[in-house]
Amino acid sequence: MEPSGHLAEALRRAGYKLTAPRKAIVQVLEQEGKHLSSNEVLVLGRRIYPLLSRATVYRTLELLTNLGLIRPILLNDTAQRYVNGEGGHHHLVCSVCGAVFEFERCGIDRLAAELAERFDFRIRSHLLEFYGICRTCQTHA
Amino acid sequence: MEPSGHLAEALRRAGYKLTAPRKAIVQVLEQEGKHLSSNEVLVLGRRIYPLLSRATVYRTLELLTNLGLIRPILLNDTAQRYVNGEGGHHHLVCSVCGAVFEFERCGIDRLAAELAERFDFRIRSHLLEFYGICRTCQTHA
DNA sequence: TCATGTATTGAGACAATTTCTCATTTGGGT
DNA sequence: ACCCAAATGAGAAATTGTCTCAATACATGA
Repeated sequence: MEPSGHLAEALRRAGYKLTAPRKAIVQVLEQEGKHLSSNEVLVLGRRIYPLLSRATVYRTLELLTNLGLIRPILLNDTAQRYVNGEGGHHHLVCSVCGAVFEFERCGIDRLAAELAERFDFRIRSHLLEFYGICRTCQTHA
Repeated sequence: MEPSGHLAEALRRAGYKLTAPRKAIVQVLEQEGKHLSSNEVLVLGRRIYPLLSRATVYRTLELLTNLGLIRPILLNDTAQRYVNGEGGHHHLVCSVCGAVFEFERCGIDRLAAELAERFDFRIRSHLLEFYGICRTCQTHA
């Protein structure tokens, strides 16, 4: 997800204690890359710190979200998922089968700058999703 | 949400039965505009068709989603919400307080066309969200 | 190094949301 | 009007998220 230690360091710098549960959660987020649900974070985190509780996972994910380090995302699941809070995420999502295709390069930097100014908003990341029907589901219809 | 009768007509055309529960749900979606959760659809729908069951709401929302007529969206809630399946939705979301600002005009039509061709994907709608810190939360920090 | 105060945690109850099952009903073509 | 597959309601069950509170552990200063 990010250079190792990045999240832990940011937590510490923001004045939060670097506890064992938090280290485990942060390590999972940094290692496992993408689109983790809170339950996945719990399960993976318990491999590192077996006592890890569900509540702490939710608490820490909320904390990291408020700090802008991760952000929630909806991904054809009912479960909340989280991705890196910086930079962009670009998806094509099939509304029939739920398949997700990713792409790079969206060219909205100019728009971002304009909005940041207009709304006096400090932009950290963006999500651009196109919703529609994938090739496979088009032919099966 | 759309010209009246639009959703009902689309259901019928797709070969689904136009039952009383479905009529109620569809009427709610068309009247109430934006960001309805499944529970809101249930409550409002029961004003029209009191027997309406929770399961049917979920089933119908999934059906409409698969047809591309509505799409799920994440909106600082834990509940799934649904919006019109066509066109674009553009938000600035504050990661601290959850405030959502909307804006029009995103200028990504060209990108959409390019991706549709590249992935052979039939695009029906898009979501563009910027994530960051709003003016108020910047000053409170 | 150690004691201290506070932030943090775990456990589990609780609440909200979503899914599933199955007997019953109903829309719409014949 | 009849028929039957599609659709429904009711409620159980599963999943996801929230809350409380006593116990614990981090980080600071001595």
